[in-house]
Amino acid sequence: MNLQQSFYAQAPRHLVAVDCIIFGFEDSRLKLLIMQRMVDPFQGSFSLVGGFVLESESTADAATRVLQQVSGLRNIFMDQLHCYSDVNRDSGSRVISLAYYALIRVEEHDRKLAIQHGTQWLALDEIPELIFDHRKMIEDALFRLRDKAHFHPIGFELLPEKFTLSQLRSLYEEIYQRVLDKRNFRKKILAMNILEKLEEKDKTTSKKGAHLYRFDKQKYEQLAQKGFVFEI
Amino acid sequence: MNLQQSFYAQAPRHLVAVDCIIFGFEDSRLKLLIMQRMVDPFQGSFSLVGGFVLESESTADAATRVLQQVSGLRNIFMDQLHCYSDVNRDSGSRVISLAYYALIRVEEHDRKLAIQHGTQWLALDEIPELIFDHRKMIEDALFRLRDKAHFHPIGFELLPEKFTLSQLRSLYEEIYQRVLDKRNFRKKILAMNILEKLEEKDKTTSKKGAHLYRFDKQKYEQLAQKGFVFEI
DNA sequence: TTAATTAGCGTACCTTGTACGTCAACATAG
DNA sequence: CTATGTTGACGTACAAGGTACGCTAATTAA
Repeated sequence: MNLQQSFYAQAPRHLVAVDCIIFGFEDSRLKLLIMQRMVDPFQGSFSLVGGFVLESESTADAATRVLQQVSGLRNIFMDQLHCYSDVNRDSGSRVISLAYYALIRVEEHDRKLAIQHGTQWLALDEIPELIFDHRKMIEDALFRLRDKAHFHPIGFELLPEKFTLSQLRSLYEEIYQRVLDKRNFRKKILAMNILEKLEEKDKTTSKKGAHLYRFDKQKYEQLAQKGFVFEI
Repeated sequence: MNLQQSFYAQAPRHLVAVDCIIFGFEDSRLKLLIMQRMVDPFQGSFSLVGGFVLESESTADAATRVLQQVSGLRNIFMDQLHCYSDVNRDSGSRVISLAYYALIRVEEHDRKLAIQHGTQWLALDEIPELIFDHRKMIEDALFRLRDKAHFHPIGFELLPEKFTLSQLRSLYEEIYQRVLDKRNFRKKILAMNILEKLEEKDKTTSKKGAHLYRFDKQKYEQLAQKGFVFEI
């Protein structure tokens, strides 16, 4: 047991943090929750939302905790992005950071709580200079989001429960940064048979009124088990 | 500066390790470099190759160092897989581990060095019980390898510089665990125009002798810049 | 000489993506 | 009260690419 103790004891110890790239979809724009730091160090600077990993929690636990603190939400879609560990990435100290990206339904989160934490939703082209390598993290997260959204139905995590096909399409247009053909998009997504068409109509954007749909997660998972792959 | 010092000082510190899932391709089989631990703790147990992250290096540096120590090679293809951080994942102490998967040309590595470190190449169905969550790491790495190989020409990292189309095909058959049609595979890969056909023939597997090819990385990168996407 | 094995080329078909035409429903302007 | 604009919704035609599969060539071993 002495051997084992010294084996671990001789190894160096590190500060480990999590940083969260929090995506939202509002006013047909893809947005990020950005924090302006209210206390030192780096007071006034802009950054991602983050925090240190405690001894009693995994990195995913830490990210969940941070996300909950700032949004009030549990059960947020979240995925590990990458570990950033350059020795000098944090100018204050040597910190290893695990980046997580998260998808939030903007209309469900606690706006007051977010403001209390000094955060705001910013569109991609509104994001100011950020501390450390946080800009790089966002770029990486965008690539990952595109990759993931291409073959997995995670876009629905950004939309309200009920949505129109136009909303869904404009979301993907934002994610991929290119226009999609209305008619082909509709054909493709409906052919998958994973949307439930509701009786209700949404009249806010159209004079004619567009049918609302709901993502049928159960049906998707059934199909996925049989080898079906979502692709958009 | 006091504020800043206390900000970092109050945060907990962690042991951070890297574990490497090292893939090789030998005798038409996909194999992994597995270590039998020669010293305590866990002497005799099987595990991945790993080590602690030092204060002066990034996690990628640490993985590169570990890979070099065991294989003698530099410039190994390597990619971050995932961070494993469950509080009790390591039964000896709380250790956060970053897993990297690597692709090695088996015939180029230093066999003696590998044996000195107590490692051996094992096919996927030959791998014994491993310590901690190393089995899970391997499963995740396999999925990632399949994903990555699907759209990126990384298979060549596992083959000798010169290879036959049959070798290439059998590699992908191993990665995907399914048989591929000879004729369609040939058609598809040659149509990409990223292989250089050599005059030499390889007669070891066939009586007729098969042409050797070389992956033209330059040409691939040219095409990739123009929007071409590798897919197999 | 023949059988067996792997290399290598070609064809036919079907699915899927893509471009694009068109009508329907409704609100608002004149 | 008609004309016009906007968004929703359905359909068609063509091209490209994947897939299934037939066939020949070269060589060695029996």
